[in-house]
Amino acid sequence: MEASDIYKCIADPQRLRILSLLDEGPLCVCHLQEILDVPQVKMSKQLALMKQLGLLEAHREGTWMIYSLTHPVHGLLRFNLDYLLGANCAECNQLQQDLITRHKLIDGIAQDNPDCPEAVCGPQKCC
Amino acid sequence: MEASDIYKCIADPQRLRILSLLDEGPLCVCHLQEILDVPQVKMSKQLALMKQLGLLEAHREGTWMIYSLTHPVHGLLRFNLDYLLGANCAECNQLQQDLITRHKLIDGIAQDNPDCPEAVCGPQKCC
DNA sequence: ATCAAATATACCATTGACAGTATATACCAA
DNA sequence: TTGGTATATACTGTCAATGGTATATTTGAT
Repeated sequence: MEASDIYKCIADPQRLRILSLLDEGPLCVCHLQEILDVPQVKMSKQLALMKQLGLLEAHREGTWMIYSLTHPVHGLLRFNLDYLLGANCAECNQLQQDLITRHKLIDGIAQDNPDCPEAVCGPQKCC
Repeated sequence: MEASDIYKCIADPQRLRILSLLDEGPLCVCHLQEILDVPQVKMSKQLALMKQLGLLEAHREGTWMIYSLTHPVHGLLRFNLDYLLGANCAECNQLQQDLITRHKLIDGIAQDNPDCPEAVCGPQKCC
């Protein structure tokens, strides 16, 4: 994969947010949708694109598709994700905010919902 | 300037090469054209775009326009230029190659041409 | 077998980036 | 002031990315 492929990918703020979120751990599509507040079609297409590129992997768990970063994470991507989390600009702040939202969301749902895929929420279950 | 602006910019291999070349020092348009082997119009438009964005500055010296990186160089750009120069992929190798071509070109012309702008070639003159 | 939930795909319209041609501008030299 | 060189801009056509609507697929539950 060439550098320009990575850059084209993260040049889209929404895709960047997805990658940053998945860098914390796997998530199912519905969670990503909820955090980014985008229509299902759009999310699905962005994910497909990045999976195509080899940046993401997915596995099914029941009706959920769980997406995660392909490991090892491509050096250039790793490098930029780390940089942006520590930087200060509107988009960077959004990434930090997203991680908070992510934790709240998962913790919140963990209580009510006994059939969450373990890959997302760990042993405590969530979705 | 947002991260996505930088990424959109360097997602184009030709623009990335220009930025990397200018990171070594100012160059006039004709030199950039020669190193990248692109038509004048295209070069001019790429430069205008990046100047617009604030990544580049230009000043005139006779008939030449001398382009340089805006200082201080944007952190995210600095970060990626440094990374790519040390990395190993087709595009990264091209950047390294370009720097060699750049030195050869400037040294080569330095002898024949007494009216080169100093900003490009230093006291020894070149273009 | 049917239904509902989660997700993906097909299709279409719109937009925006980009390349090429031609033309304009700025400067210098004779 | 004429001509040449270096560079920029205007204009136009083309193609790729993107968004939206509708529909399909997969799976689990009843």
